[in-house]
Amino acid sequence: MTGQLARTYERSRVPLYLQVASALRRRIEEGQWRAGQKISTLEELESEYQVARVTVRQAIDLLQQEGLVRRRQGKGTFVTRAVKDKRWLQLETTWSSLIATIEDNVPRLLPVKMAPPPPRLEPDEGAPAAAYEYIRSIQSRNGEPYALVGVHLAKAVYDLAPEAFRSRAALPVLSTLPGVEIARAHQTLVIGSADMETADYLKLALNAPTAEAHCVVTDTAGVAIYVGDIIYRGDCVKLNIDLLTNGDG
Amino acid sequence: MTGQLARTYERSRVPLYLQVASALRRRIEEGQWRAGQKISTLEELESEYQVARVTVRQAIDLLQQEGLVRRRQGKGTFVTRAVKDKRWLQLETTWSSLIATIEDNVPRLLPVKMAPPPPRLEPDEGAPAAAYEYIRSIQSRNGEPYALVGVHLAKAVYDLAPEAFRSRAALPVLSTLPGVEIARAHQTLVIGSADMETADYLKLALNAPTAEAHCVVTDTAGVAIYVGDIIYRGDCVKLNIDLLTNGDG
DNA sequence: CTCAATTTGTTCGTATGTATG
DNA sequence: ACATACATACGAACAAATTGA
Repeated sequence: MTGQLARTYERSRVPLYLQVASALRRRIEEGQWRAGQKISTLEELESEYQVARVTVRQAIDLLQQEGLVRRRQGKGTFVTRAVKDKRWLQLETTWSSLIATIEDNVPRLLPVKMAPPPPRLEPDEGAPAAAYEYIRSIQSRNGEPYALVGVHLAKAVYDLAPEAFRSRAALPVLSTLPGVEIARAHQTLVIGSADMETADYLKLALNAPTAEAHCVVTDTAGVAIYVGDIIYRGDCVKLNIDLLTNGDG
Repeated sequence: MTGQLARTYERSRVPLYLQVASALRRRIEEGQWRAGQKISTLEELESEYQVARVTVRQAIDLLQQEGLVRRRQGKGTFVTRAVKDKRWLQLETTWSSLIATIEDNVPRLLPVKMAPPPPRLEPDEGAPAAAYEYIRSIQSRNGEPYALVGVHLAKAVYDLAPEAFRSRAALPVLSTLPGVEIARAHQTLVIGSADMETADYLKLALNAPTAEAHCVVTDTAGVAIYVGDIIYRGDCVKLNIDLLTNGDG
């Protein structure tokens, strides 16, 4: 344990064989070894990662359990299948496309047990409304949960169509509600990690990476009528950003 | 090991006390417990995470080593210092703001040892140029590296100003180069994890979360003259997205 | 067919780390 | 603090399958 991995290992303390497994998995996902191809031999991997033979084997064991590789005595270890792209969840960056994507979502409502937390509002994000209604829900696709949603809706707005807000995604409802004038919609996104509750709902490991979206919609009076905090599984989100089209810098 | 955590624990295989430590660290970073405040008692944490007392202590040991908390026998465990907000790296979503931010960056060039990988180009991202020049570099701030950059520049474009491309960030150079007409600039962003090389350069733990940006610039002929893959530390990036301003959905 | 080289499979002993009650 | 059980990691040696000379 004195190789290149030693320092990184000390930084993370995660079991070595798991680290090696992730590194190998990544190399397969990246296409360095494609389906049907033979990966490096145990000996090569030993010396490359500077770990014991058994440790490499333990790592490859995991990949084999995942069905990613197949070992053949005397021949080598082979990639069995290409890894499918799991980044199917397109996070939208414009209002209309966002609305369009979540238009037909049917969230599963979660009971709000405790007193709901007050909406997280930065000074520049708008003035808080007098009162908020708090809704929590889970978004799923093909039965697989992918996002945990906590939404604060200005009470006045919520009362305009409570049933709609409880059965559909909030933003599409908001955008079509007569009498509600939206002035600004803003979103910030950071990378986070799953706490225990999130891990439980999204079927993730504790501390698995997540994408945390914070979305604020203000009306023409500058009041934040919608404050949403959405935690996505990190392994399935993808962001498309058009920086420039048809113009010049 | 039969509590609420049992399943999540099995999902990750990372040592329990590390998972608990990360969870606690997160709660401090989030401001649930602020500097000087007392965190939950061992008993509370035991039952909350459903782990043995010693395991919680082991987790808190780590935080104490990091200087994040201080234990006092008979009194409790206290947060010693506030955690600084590390989300200072604003990932830009428009061409002009992007250029402006990285305008003055001075990248540290990395030697390109191996034959450079061909640029990753999806069919819809543009036609590949005849030849590319490959440049790798590290972006730092206050001496702290935060991004690992691999850029493919069309040879014809690179040859227009090789010194500039080797001493400054590529995009600002590109945007001011006479004779180069930019038609489209597009970026995708996914959450990834640090491989060994990345971890080494960015001083991260192996498999620590990262933000992987893939940026393609095409000229008016539809040729991809710039293909950049940028890996950011996941813990310091933040994305600001204006979904809507001053209009209606 | 045999032989050697290659490559994965198996086992042992030891040390240390993790987690429980 | 202790006793216990199991997981992780090492190095080394040997076994078994595959291949090509």
